[in-house]
Amino acid sequence: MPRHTDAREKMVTSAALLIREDGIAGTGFRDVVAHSGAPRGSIGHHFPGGKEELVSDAVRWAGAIATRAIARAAERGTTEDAVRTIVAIYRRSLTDTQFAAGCPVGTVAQEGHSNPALRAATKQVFDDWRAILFKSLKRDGWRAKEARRLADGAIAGIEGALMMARVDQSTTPLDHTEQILLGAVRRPG
Amino acid sequence: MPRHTDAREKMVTSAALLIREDGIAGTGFRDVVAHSGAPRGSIGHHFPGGKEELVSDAVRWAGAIATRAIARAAERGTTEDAVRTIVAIYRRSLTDTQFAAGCPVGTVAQEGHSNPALRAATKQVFDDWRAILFKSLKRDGWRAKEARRLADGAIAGIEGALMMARVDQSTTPLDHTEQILLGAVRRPG
DNA sequence: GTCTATACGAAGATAGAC
DNA sequence: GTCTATCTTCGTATAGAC
Repeated sequence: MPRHTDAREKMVTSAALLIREDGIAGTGFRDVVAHSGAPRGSIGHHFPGGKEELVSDAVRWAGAIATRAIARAAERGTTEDAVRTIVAIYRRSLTDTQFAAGCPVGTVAQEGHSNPALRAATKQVFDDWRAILFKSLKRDGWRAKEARRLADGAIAGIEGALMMARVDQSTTPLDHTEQILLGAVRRPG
Repeated sequence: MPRHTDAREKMVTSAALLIREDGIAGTGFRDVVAHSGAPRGSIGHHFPGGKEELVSDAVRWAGAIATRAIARAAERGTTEDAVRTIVAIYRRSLTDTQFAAGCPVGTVAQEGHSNPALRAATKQVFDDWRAILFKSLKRDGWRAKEARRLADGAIAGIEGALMMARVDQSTTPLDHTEQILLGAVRRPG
């Protein structure tokens, strides 16, 4: 079972951390090995699918962490709480890295959109997020059609705001977008 | 005046078209020369600053086109019209390319954020868009604070929706985000 | 100004020793 | 499993002929 080695897991998490800062092309196997402390010679062994396999797993790993946090927030509160949770996660990663780190999922979504395997991995994560927000919005009283719109708009807004925040080297675009989104998802009626 | 050669301009526009699909790393000088039909030997001559200069100019060129379109729409109508105009531009580029083409500015914003020159070029474009939307929102009756929020939220939403649309291979995320944004910028009171 | 040829480095993939 | 060495490809940058 080469799928659950320690070295392999370390490489996947390192890849996710590096990709959210430097992108796919900017993150070589060299960097991943150096960052993870994993043995150099085991790359081909653990990732027979090459870089595509490494990046896919990194997206799924990072996406799953965010998915769990959003789901937990949505279960305990309203959609506003879920939005606040997502934004807080990414605001934190921005400030922790002097605005170098964006969302690894969004990064791969853009840079890897022409690769079917990578596109599938990112789509799965976005679908998970959409499903959680949709369910939460319905519970808040929104109709299905409007809930679908708001879920897409919220994810799009946060991903786009992250992009702007890195360019501005400031959390302001993210803060502004959060305020707009909180106003939009507030319980209807 | 090596700044306004025909060959140079062709290379800049080709670079913008290629980058919006394949990103910075995915767009080599080879591709730009092949796509533009420009003479191979003139790269170093026209772009002494290398790829950084080519990409910066591509961002500015593509950004300026969008800026003009947005400004014109905002002058003639409300902010809703401006939003509709931006979204229409990018929806068109998605469908024209089978969802291969995103926004070249957003692509460089993500992939080139660690390069000061590229970050400056993208920031300039985003600042232009923000300024136009801010002015338009003020004219629609919004207070300055709210206008600033909405301008950031609109740009973030559209850029993020473009990313999602490419992953989904569908304009739906963009359509949904547009509807949310149109509701948000609607004249207050 | 334009071109060809090439230098130089970095990347991913691979083969074979231990 | 791990490692080293190498192959091949591809990128940018540059030098020098026309």
